[in-house]
Amino acid sequence: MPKIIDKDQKRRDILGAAVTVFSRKGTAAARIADIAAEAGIGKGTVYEYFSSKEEIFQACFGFFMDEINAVVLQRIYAVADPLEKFSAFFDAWISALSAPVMQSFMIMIEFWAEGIRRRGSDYGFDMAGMYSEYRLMIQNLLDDCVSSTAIPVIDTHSIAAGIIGAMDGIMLQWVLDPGAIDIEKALTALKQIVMAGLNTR
Amino acid sequence: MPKIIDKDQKRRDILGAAVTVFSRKGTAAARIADIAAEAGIGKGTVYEYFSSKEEIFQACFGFFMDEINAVVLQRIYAVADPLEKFSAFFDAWISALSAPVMQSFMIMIEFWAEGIRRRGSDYGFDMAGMYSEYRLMIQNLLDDCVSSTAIPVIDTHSIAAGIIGAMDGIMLQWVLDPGAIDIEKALTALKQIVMAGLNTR
DNA sequence: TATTTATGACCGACTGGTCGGTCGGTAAAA
DNA sequence: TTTTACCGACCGACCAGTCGGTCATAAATA
Repeated sequence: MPKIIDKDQKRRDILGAAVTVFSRKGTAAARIADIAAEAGIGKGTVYEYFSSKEEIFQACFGFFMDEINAVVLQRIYAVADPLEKFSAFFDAWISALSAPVMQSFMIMIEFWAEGIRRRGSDYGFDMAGMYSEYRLMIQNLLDDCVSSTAIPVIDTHSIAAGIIGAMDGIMLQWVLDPGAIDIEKALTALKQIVMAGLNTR
Repeated sequence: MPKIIDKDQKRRDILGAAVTVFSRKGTAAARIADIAAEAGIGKGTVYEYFSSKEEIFQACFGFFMDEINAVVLQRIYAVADPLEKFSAFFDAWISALSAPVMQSFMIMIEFWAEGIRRRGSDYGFDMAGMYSEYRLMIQNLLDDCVSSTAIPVIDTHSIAAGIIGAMDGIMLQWVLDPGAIDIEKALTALKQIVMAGLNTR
């Protein structure tokens, strides 16, 4: 086995393994030895790159979010028209469902749990902040649609929370019982409702 | 300290304490000693009523769901008209937000995590089944509305998943950052969208 | 080039602390 | 006196994190 030179790449490899293991077994039940095995390295080596399980978990947040954003958010930047941008947003999520990173969607539940448990305190990752940013992005998109069409003024902040919530909640039901939910159909129905609301005049 | 005679009541007391502790610290970090302290009894006594932490956790599911249903579902049975029933459903949830049981909403995250982790296998509680029932209830409500009005035929199963998902997702954002979400406003906005859709003709 | 030395990536046996579950005992009630 | 609700000291399995050591590669030396 040749030695690795690229420390950053190795760090990412470990984080990728950690996301997989945390997603599969949950943060508490995940063993450092599991992460090491998943990454194909020894347990001691994990501690050459991270100082604690906690640090690994916190780093997973940024790593996972970056991966999600890479397959979702980037697609909507190319579009200019607000309504089309909105449409692209849903399409991006729908087509991202088959991306490898979605196999680890369950780690979101761990982030929710830890994010809530430590809300308010300074902490290695900021779930509340991430959701705030996400809501704001959707809200701005909604505001753009409202001002560029004859849509009556609506509570765009609440609607933004509802849209994000619906996507989270639908995906939650999907991972809970993949056979009972046609995820593509469900997200498409959500898209149609929102788009229909935005096309009202 | 007089001895207690009502074993069922004591069991419920312990479960109530367990829900509180599981919700506050998470399943893994919750200690049996914490639950005992919360219930005001000794650790050994807990094992007179339950044989393991796992059994307590599984029993919490039914206990918590019964409490939620007591403050939510019962209110809509009194209403007959489909549209009004739907309205009552949202109102019931909104007014249930201040119920004591909602203080422990975070235990839902534990149920989601364990429910997903053990999906498919026989297990002490059935998250997927509960969501299926819940979706079916909403779907029937939607179907009633569709057939009793001039609403065009819609994908009521997907819509039902979306409504439940939106409520879960909005409440998740709320517990994650209570200051950023006006939960009553957000649920009211969701209600208005759904009701507006059902009043289309 | 061949050989020795230095570096640091890599590893897993070990340790110290933690906690689910047990069990022998106390005392209230019957 | 018997029964049983109640209890917390105790035990052993488990695991995060440590540490002494190995070995592939690079640098220095001959």
